[in-house]
Amino acid sequence: MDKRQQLVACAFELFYCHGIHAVGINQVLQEAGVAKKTLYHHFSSKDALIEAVVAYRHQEFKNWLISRIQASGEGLLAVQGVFAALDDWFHERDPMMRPFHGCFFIHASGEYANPEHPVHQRCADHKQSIKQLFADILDQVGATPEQVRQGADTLALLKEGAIVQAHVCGELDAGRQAGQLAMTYLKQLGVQSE
Amino acid sequence: MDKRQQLVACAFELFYCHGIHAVGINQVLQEAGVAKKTLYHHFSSKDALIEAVVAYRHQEFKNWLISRIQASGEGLLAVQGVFAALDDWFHERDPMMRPFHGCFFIHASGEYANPEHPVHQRCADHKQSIKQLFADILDQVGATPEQVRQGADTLALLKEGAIVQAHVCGELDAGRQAGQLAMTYLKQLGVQSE
DNA sequence: CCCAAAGGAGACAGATCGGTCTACCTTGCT
DNA sequence: AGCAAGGTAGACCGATCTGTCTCCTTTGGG
Repeated sequence: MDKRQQLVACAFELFYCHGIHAVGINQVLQEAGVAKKTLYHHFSSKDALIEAVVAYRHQEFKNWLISRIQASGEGLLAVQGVFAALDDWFHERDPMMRPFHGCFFIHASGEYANPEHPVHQRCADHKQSIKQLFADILDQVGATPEQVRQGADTLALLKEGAIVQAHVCGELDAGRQAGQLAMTYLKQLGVQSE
Repeated sequence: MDKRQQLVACAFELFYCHGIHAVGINQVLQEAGVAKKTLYHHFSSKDALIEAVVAYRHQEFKNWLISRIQASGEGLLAVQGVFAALDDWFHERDPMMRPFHGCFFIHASGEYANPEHPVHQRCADHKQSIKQLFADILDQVGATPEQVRQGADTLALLKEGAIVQAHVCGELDAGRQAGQLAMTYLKQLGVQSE
């Protein structure tokens, strides 16, 4: 078994549930069943572990969303697929993404509020990367560059809003709500659905 | 000068910039220029201070938004006023709300991800309270109860999305974007302007 | 005038933090 | 067989954390 991967996955679980600063190294070690020396063999410091955790979650989340998009059909069905995926995430219906405690990157950006901090920047990179997925979808259905730009911005905004509403207020149906808003918006923007 | 208020205001600044768990009591004391005994005279523990900080920011933010709403005119102009206020907040143009580092309650909910934690619940209460302001606006322009419910939910979602986009990704124009989405949505919902 | 309340400065305790270290064990390659 | 790499268990270090404590000063009402 890969101890490094084990450490990262376990650290993510704890950071995600309790926050990054609230979780100590020893807690991670105990939960992962790994010796301290092993951790410091793979990572130079706690900060290095944190960066690895952010990168790990980025890949995990992005891959999950891509697979959900690909499973949802052609054209604007992909957009509906995105928000259906959010809906499953919030309701913890997708075993790949359990449990739901909000967006790890929003939380991390809160703990590293300075935009110049490396962790904050990685979080921004993640959001940008997800927004690019939205742009790709819109591009693929023949939207103009301007429609792609505005549409991706809007879908991203709706997604973030839904995540916050679901986590902070417990409004688990925010995913469906955002999905309806998204479809209405795209129709009004003039993007052709198939 | 009221030492208690001074402590709370100063703790908020630090918590808002660096996160709650990352800021120690001694840091708050030094910044506020207050002795440790004074802090523990007013608060039984750090947790009690945190709760006071959350309550303080709730009042501050709510009062600010109400004043901005009242200054923006009648009817749906109030909705435009809300998103203009967000726009000013993000761009740090309103001296009352400087600096901008995202939403304190979203950050706090991230550090206390368990929805049953008192801090998390206070954050949910805050969001609910702000949503009620939206509902009041819609009610005042003669929207039906169903329109009020859906409309307030949607405005809240757009607001949260804009805050996250502005803070995490640095998209400071997300407030204006969300405002345009809001006006389009309300028109499409059938809420009469004026 | 007097005394209690509020505050200042800071030592102190006990716990926990991140990080280093020693000593020993397993594994796989040559 | 032998040896290096990666791992375990946990003592240990200095720093920092929350919270308590003592001693002293200021202040304001009766």
